[in-house]
Amino acid sequence: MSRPPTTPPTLEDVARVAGVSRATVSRVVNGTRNVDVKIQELVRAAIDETGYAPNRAARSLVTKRAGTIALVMSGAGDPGEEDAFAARVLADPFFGRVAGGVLGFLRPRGVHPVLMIADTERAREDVLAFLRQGSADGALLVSTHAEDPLPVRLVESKIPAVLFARPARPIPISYVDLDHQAGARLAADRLVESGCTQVATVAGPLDVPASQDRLTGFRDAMARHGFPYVPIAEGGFTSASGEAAMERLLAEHPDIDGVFAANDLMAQGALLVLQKHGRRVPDDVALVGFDDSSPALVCRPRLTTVRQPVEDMAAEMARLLMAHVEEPGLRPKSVIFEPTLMVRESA
Amino acid sequence: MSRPPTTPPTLEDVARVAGVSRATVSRVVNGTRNVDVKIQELVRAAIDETGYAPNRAARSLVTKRAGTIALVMSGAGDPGEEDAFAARVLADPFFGRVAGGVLGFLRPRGVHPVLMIADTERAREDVLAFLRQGSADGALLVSTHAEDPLPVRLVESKIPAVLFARPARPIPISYVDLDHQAGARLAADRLVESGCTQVATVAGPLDVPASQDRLTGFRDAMARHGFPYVPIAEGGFTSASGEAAMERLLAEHPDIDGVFAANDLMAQGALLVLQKHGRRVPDDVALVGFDDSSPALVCRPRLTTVRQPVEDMAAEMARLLMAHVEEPGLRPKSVIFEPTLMVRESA
DNA sequence: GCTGGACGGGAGAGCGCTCTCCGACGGTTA
DNA sequence: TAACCGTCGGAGAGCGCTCTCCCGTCCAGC
Repeated sequence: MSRPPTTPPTLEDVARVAGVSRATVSRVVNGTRNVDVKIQELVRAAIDETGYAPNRAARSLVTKRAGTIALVMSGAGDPGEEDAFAARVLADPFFGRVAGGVLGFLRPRGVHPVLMIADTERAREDVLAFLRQGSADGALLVSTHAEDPLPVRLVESKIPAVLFARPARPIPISYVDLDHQAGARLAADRLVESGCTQVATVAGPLDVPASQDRLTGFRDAMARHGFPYVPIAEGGFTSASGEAAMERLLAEHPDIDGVFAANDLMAQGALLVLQKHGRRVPDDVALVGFDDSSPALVCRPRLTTVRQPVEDMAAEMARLLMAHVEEPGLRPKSVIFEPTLMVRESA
Repeated sequence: MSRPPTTPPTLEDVARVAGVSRATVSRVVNGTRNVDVKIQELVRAAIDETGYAPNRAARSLVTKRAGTIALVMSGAGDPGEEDAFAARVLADPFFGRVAGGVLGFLRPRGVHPVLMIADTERAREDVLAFLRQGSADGALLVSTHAEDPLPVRLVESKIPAVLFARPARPIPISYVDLDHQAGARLAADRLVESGCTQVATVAGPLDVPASQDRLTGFRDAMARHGFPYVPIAEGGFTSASGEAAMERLLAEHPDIDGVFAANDLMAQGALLVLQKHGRRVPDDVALVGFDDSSPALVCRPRLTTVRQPVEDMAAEMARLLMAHVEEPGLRPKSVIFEPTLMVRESA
């Protein structure tokens, strides 16, 4: 209107149209201090007329807040296969649930997540640089590997960060996690209740604390039920690895009548193999998964599984991070969620 | 070192340490113009010493480039269920593939995607504001619904944007798409080759152009093969909707011996129903899916399906967007990808 | 009538960077 | 030797915003 739209309108433009100073427009926009109602209306009209939107870079420059956070999926890519890690991790329904939970919390607050993958040293440097540059106010970190160096580096750089899952080594950083042992116990109880006496487990990668906890919890619970020996086969949290693990288990222990898989994807793979070998689930073999993700519902029979409230956990992660961003001195805090058993047809 | 780390080092700090001017440091950092090699070394040493990282907000303010783009998943949420849309769309493996493809292109270029969901009018406003603010240089838009108002609004606001899939109404905007009709033809050919004579299809939501094209292409091809009538049941691209559609099809046409499902998720649902009704796949009924996403491999039998090179398409989307960002006057361009048939066990 | 304080608006500095312009310097040409 | 030119560093403006001061106005209180 007042000027050709070669360049977007600025505070200055709005101020000129409204006949007030830049400062006043800023006060109206940000709702700080009292501004006369008449002038407020004047300013708002000018904003509408000009189509003004505050420039974020300029604002960030002075407030030192980006209004964005980094959502980092971290892990080791198979060397040589650059994008394979990204593809794998993004395709996992788990990622979608995390993103959904994070977004649910962040959106109403006008904070936006930047998606980053840290699968190589180079990529980790990028993430760190991004945060140090102030492009994001903090990081939400989901690591798939135990020996991820990123958490330590973030702490060293004093960058606000929250992890999904307890770090392998204790470091002063906030995280949310699940009581994995309690979850595994739920699975064990269910299997024993169903009358299983020859129970095995498909474990997750044993360098991941969560996998260790699920295994420990499961073994302990089974031992308490009078089954001190539980055969295990290690998988990699993928459907294919679950198949392979189940094949091994079946070859060595053909009399198995109950299986606990450390996640649903592996349970799905195990189910396929059991059915291929003519075992009826749950009649011949009872099967319990972990996570309660979409595959659990798509399987036939549908999976009895330990529910991990991923969305809630992700939202809590975001909440913690924003608290750290707002109050830099805040000490690390961890929040542990309780799993529940979702009973369906497989056990 | 030279100052307590209360505030991150700036260009000024580096310049002081190196004993040169701010401009020179900037030139070294950005590699513009010639700078004496000795001075370059001096500056680099100073950068290392101070741990300097350029402040992105300040840079953006002057260059008018954010170095980020918005990755927008757009569609209509079921009213009342705020986060349901986000959860659904993010859980779809399709989203992961898009994100992976986009990231693959963007990462080497130092551009970061901001994840946004546009499921309500409010959310669309946020996306628009975000882009107008200059927080992102452009948008990559994946719409799940045909009547999405966002593309038009983006064009009106002259914001660089690229769509995944052709818009319902022709508007001057770049997009990538698949030759859906050709893909459906591939499926029809396969079904007929397999000896099917009673073929039905589980279509996608018919307000989506891609669904329409797949249906049209399939019908045309079947007609050419001498089967002018093809029963259809409409689904919603989810596994559950595929189940329901298959049930309907089976009730009305119990003699079906071939099914084309417009995506793998629905094919997965259809497979479940077929098996429940005692139909062997592929012996009694041949089944072809569409997408070649992870469910296709997890099914037993594994799905014969039309492969959509989503990752490549997403990368191309990113490439197009960056071109538009770099050259604002560029006219809209569309890139159409060719599907291929992945033959597995289901047909 | 004068003072003090609450209120509301303006002026202006400065956030950290890029980039244009200018000037110094050394080497070539007439 | 003077005029010219190319190379390279510095000075300084200014991107669009926030926020601290400061100042004018109005009214309660003595």
